[in-house]
Order: sequence, then C-alpha cells, then structure tokens
Amino acid sequence: MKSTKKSGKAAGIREIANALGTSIGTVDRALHGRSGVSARTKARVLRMAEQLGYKPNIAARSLKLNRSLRIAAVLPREIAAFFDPLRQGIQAAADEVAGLQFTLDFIEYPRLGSGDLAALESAATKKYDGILFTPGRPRELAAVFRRIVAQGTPMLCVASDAPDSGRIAAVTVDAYTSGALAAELLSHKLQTPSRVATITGELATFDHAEKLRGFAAGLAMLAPHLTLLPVVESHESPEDAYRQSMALLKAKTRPDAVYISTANSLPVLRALEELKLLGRVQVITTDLYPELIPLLESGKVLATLYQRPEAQGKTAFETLIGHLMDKDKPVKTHRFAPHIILRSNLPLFASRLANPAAGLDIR
Amino acid sequence: MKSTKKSGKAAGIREIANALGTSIGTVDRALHGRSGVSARTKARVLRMAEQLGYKPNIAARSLKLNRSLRIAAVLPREIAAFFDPLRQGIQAAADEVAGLQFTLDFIEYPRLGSGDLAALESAATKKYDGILFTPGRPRELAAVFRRIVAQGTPMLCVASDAPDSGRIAAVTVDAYTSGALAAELLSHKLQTPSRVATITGELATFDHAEKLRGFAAGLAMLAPHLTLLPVVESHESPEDAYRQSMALLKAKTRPDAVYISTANSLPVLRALEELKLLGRVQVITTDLYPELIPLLESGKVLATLYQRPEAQGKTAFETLIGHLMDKDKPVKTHRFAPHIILRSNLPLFASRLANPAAGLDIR
DNA sequence: TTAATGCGCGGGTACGTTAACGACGATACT
DNA sequence: AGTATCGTCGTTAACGTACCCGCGCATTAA
Repeated sequence: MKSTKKSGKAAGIREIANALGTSIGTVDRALHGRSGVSARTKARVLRMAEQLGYKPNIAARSLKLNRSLRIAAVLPREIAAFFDPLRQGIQAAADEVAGLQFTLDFIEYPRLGSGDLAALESAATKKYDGILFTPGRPRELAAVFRRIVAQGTPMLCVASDAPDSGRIAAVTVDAYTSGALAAELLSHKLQTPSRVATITGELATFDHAEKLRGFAAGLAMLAPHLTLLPVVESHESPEDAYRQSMALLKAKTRPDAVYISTANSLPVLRALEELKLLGRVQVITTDLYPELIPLLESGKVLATLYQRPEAQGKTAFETLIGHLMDKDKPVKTHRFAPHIILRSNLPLFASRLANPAAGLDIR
Repeated sequence: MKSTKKSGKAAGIREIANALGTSIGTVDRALHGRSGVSARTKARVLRMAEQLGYKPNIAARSLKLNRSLRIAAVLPREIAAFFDPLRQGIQAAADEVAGLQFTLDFIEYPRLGSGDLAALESAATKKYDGILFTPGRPRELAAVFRRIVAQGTPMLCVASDAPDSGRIAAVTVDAYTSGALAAELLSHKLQTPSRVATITGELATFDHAEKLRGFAAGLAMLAPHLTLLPVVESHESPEDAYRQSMALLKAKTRPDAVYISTANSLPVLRALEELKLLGRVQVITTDLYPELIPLLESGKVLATLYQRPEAQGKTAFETLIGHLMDKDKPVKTHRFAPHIILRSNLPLFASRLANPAAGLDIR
C-alpha cells in the first residue's frame, strides 16, 4: 500500500511578502507584472514565489474582482430532440461550476440555416465574454465568425465544426466514425449483395458531410457487397425529408437499408411505415427521441447512433469556461465517440428520456 | 429569435438583511439552520431569500472557512489498464475544480481482494472528509464500511457497487447491460446453434455477478440457439486465468464463443492464441489496452465493452465533491452505458491510449 | 536652495461570508 | 429586588487578493 500526496498547504501572497520583508502590495505588483516595481525586487519576489510554491487563492481572487463572465449559447430550437438536451447539458455544467459567478444566456433561432446569422449578429453586439454556437453553414457564417473573433470574443463550436473559422475549439461527435459505424453495423446484418441509401441533412454542414464520408469509406472497407445509392439531402425540414423519402422508397431501385444521418429521422420513418417497409428495410438512425424507442425494441430499427447532446453541452461549457479563466491554457477540441444504441442497452438511455425530471446523467 | 435569461444579478446575504431591516448575522443563522433565531424571523428570512433569489457566493464562503477537504481514493494497482485511467479521471476532475482548496490522496493496494481491507482501514484512521473506493468483496468489507460511515466519512463506490453498505452513491457502468450487450453482439454473429462460455472475475464482486446475469438473460431473450457453458471464475490473477482458460478450451465441449467480462483478458487471449483458436472462436472482451488493438483491427476479437474508467473517475470525484460541499443536496448514483468498441470506432479510443500525454478526453 | 516630478514602495480598504462575542430584554430563582 | 440564565439579535473581525492612495526618496528644473 503506497500513498501519493498532492496539493500541499497554502502559500499565500502574505507569506512571500514577509519572507522578503516587503509589503504585500509590492508582491502583488511583481506577480502581476504591474508597473511600479523595480526589476530587482520583482525578480526577488518571483523567485521567492517559485520557491515557496505560491498558489493564488482563486476563491479570494474571484471574490475581490467580482467579474461575472457573460456567456451566450446561440442554438436552434429545431431539432428539439437534439438541441434541448444539448441546452440541458450546458445548463447542468453551469450549475456545477463552483467559485465563479457568471450569467448564461440562451439565444434561440428557428433552425440551422434559418435565423442563425441574425442570432449570432445579435449576440455579437451584446459583447459576451464567450459564445457557444452550432455552425450550420460555415461558409455563410465565416464573415460574422471572423468579426466576432477579431473583436476578442472567443467562440466555441458545438455539435458541428467550422474549421478555419478562428473558433478556439469544437466539441462534436466524431462524425466520420459515426458514419463508419453505421456501415459496419449494416455489414453485420446484410450478408448478401444489397443496396443501401443515406438520408442526410444539409451537406454544407461539416458534420453531415463527414458522416457521409465515413459511411462510404466504411462500406468500401468492410462491405464490398453493399452498393451505395445516390445520397438524399434533406434540408432540416420535416416536410422536405418526408417527400424525399417517399420518392426514394418508391423508386425502382429501392434500397435494402437506409442510414439516416440526421436527428431529423421521424419523417423518414413515417414514410417507411406508410409503405409497410419497416422491418423489411434495415434502418440505422441518429440520435434518440421517444418515437424511436418502440422501433428499437421491436427490432424495426437496427440501431441508432446517439450523439450524446448532454455530454457535448456539458463539455462545451466547461471547455469555454476553462479558457476564459485561464487564457493561455491550451484548449482542446473534443471528438466524442457516439453511443451505439441496440436493444440491450436501450433501457439505459430510454429511462432518461422518459423521466428528464430525474436530472440528467451525462453518459 | 428569443432570448431566455437566467442567473441575474447578485443577491447577497446583505441585501436580504436590510430588506428585512435585520442584521446579516440573523440572516446567516436563519439560512444555515443555526440556533439563536426565532422561528418567526427565520421564516421571514427564508421567504425573503427565496423571493430575492439568494445565491450564496461560494467564493466568499470558501475564502472564509478555509477548510481544505481531504479526500482519498483507495484503489488497487491491478488491473492497471483499468485503474490507472480511473485514477487519471479522478485527478482530471480534481484539477478542474476552481475556487476550492483540497487535498487528494491516492492510496493503493495490490489487487481487489488482496490488501483492500487493510488499505481501507488505514484510510479510515486518517479521518478523510470523503473516500472513493472499489468494493471487491462487499461481504467481507461490510463491517469496515459501516464503521467508516458511522464515523461520519462519506464513502462513494466506483467501478463496482456495494448495495446496503451505507455508501452515499455509486458510479459504475451498468454491468447488467454490459453482459446483455455481449450476448446481443454474439447473437448477431453466431447464426447456428453454438456453445458460448464466459470467463469472469471474482463473482463475489457485485459487478461481475451482474454482468453474468445480464449475459444469461440476453442469451435467453435474443439467442435461444446459443447454450451457455458453466461459468469460469478467475480470481483476478493472470496465472489463474490462464490455467482455467486452457482447461476450458481443451475440453471436449469447446466453446464457439467466449465472453470475457473482466479487464483481465490478456491471459485468456494468450491461451486462445496458443491453441490457434483466435479467429475461429468469437471473442468479446471488456475494457481496452494496447495488446487488444491489433486483435480488434484484424477482427480476431469481435468487440470490446469499454467501461470508460476516466469518465467513471471524473464523475465519481465530482459527485463526492458535490456532496461534501452541500450535504443535503441529494447525490445520484450513476450507471454508465459501456461503449461498444468495434473496428470502426476503435481509432477514436486507441489514439487516446497510445498518447496519454495528449491529456485525456472523457468520452 | 527650493519646488516639481517621478519612481518604488507601504498601507489601507473592500469583496461576501462565517463565527465569535457581546448587548439586550424577558423570565426564573434566591 | 437583585442576580442568574436563556433566547434573540447586532456587531465585528477575519479569510486572501486586487487596487488605489499617498508617502518617501532621488533626480531634475527653476
């Protein structure tokens, strides 16, 4: 049995002050690189601070400078099954933060690609200390993005990424892996040559394009006997998705399996249901919402790839706060592994869906 | 675009004091249920606090009462592939805590069931404010457990549970689900009547027993064509596991698939290798370590059920700290969903294993 | 020589909360 | 009636840090 210690006793600014026979004011100036202290005493202070292992008391600091960080989460209302829990995750992380006062504003807009620009602009004028954002169409947002970053407001992408936008980091599921997993799961189930289709969201969205890449690559590597039909791009609107699904499923080259890579899968499932194809066509969906539960239980949907919105939200918020509290600490981009939800592990996720009042559990 | 506000301006103890025309001392007594305040004024204070939305300034609090919480993590050294990252997760959570001073001691012992009792006893004498612990054999530990709890030290179980032990909560994977998933995955792969075996750890350990229950139930429900051979119980020691595996695999009723429900799977895999059975016998393992990576890549191991030790460690620490900071806030027992690692998503987990210096990512 | 300027530094205050201490009235007891 | 006790409440000193004020000294200008 061995015991490893860590984080010894306190070493305050006062200790180093009268270890040097100086005043705490001088120590403060030296430690914070303020003017009004000679180079010599500054060096002495710094050396003594190092020697004594000075660790600032963050409680005292944040009490004194009563700055309350203002951070904004600019997120769409649709698709609620994904973005509501994402917001909950952010809120949960905010509630957990100890020793720091801040305000958290949720700014909402209808859906990805519709109103996001305006919402972001409005957040920009409010001079937040940090912004969480889901980039729907990175190209169109690039200008606003760079302006906000230039004005000194750190931005953090969540749920999708916008590379080269100046964002300090991104928190997403690894979309490529998500697609590849869908392919692998289908390859287990479909042993004979078959046609598979994908229904995706806006391909301008980085994550949707990545999922498709992963899916195609996965098919090529693991299932050469499966051929990929031309991709169906639905534009995040339920009606649109329904019409396109009907067209796809009524075509003469009807697919034997479909991979729905957007949380917006309900219209597609409705189309499958109406054409009596549920159970005959293998389906892999994305995310989880109540209507999906019986379909997974009965095996009509093979699996769903859960993007863990609460976990993303929580991590995103923590990452942003971490950056704001210590600017020169490197921030990390997080790529989550999606959860594969099958029949066996469905109850674990479904119970949480059914009873959100039980408090959410970040898995 | 709508904007929802939350967490407005500060509402301190002083505000509610002179809103009531009383003193801050009275408010403090009322809010903290201390003696020396009449029931009437106490009620008035509480109501006003509610009305003004009083939120204590934890920075000021932890500055004033300069208590540094002492918490201990009593964990085995073996199996390192699991418990090292568990410790890292705890450490990571500790590093993230802002505005609170505390000490974290890691107390180690050889392995589950060997030295844990002594380690726990030693931790008990040190009067920690909280203890994280993995209960290997709950029955034998029950007495010590209750003594520690009675002496007022909150205990939190991590990685396995000890029901009815007085622990404030547990953070584990849902072991039953883990077993059921193994069964479901095997049922996908084995279409014809086959024999499956399980190699587990100490069955006195709650989690191992649960996994077995889940596995058996999963087989019964999803794969009636698979018959379960008598369970092999290895006692957390590599040599033991190797000998038992050899015996199992040389028997005339050799299994067509094995589910290894302990992180201690390397000896079993060695036995399989030596008997040239890798690739011919379907294997599902638990947890992830470097030697497993090529086996998953080549398909010789079908899948591994990753118990996410870092995530467990982080959550366990956060839960314990949360309880210590606010005693009457209810603490929640967390049941994680294990990650199913297949070929497609392996790189996501493997990269982290290969490069722990990159900082760990809690997925 | 004296006044003005500037640099280096000491001292003091405030941040919101906790807890010790003391004040004050009411009641009980000698 | 005087004293002791108790319940209720007000006052105040810290906790460690950030920041402002102003003092002393040296240097320079008048």
